[in-house]
Amino acid sequence: MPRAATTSDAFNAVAEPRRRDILNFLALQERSVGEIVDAMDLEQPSVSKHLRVLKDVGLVQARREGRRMLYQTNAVAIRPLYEWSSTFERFWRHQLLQVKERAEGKKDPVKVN
Amino acid sequence: MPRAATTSDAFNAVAEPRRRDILNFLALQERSVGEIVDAMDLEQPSVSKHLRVLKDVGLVQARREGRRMLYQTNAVAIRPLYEWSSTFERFWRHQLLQVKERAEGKKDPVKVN
DNA sequence: TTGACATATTCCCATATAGGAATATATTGG
DNA sequence: CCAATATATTCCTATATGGGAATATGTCAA
Repeated sequence: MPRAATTSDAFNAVAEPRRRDILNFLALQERSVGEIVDAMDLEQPSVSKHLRVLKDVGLVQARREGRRMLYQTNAVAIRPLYEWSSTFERFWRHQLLQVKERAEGKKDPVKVN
Repeated sequence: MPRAATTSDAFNAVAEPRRRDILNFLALQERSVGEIVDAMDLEQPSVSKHLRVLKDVGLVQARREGRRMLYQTNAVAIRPLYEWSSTFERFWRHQLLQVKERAEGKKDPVKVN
């Protein structure tokens, strides 16, 4: 079995860093493909292909305005990622607290090197 | 250029749902490979391979205890995902608010169907 | 209609998968 | 040392990829 398609869900779609860049860019403001091409350092066909993937999983919305297509990030579609990752928040809090306590020598006397 | 390796970063590593399941499972408690195999519905070699990927990107830590290997989620490594996704929080908040307002007919009178 | 502009799709290819099967490595008890 | 247990690795294959190049589609202005 090969890897799941990039279009299978948001997790797979955002694994590609360029697509995350595009989502960042399109969150602030609706943009045309040409503007995305200028902002990122990518060829137009590459941008169109990335947009296709993002659109397939609902991470962007598109609308036509004359000859141009305007894209915009659909932020709600990123929520599953946020939800999943935030379940680990209490664990890393705990972890970082332990590191801090160790650094302050709460339990063990500091081992000076 | 092919897709980036699953071991290239946390984003690529957690794109695979089984690996997310494993991380969930190992966040609560340190577990042996055998215990993971029993909990998930996967063959032992598959589990070992997933653990290899997770270890390569620092998402789990391993230690040996006798013949067994005990794995544990390294929650801090999930933070980049959380950080990135949370930058979109204000956008989806805004988005959901608009939906709510529209439903309540704040601006437009409700179109009754 | 035609030409220019904007975007999307197709074809190409090297590459990394995930799982299955088989096997290798490591550790312990006796 | 050997057998048993636990885990890791290797080999296999079908498949989806991302970028490059070329081309197709769509839309407007005149």
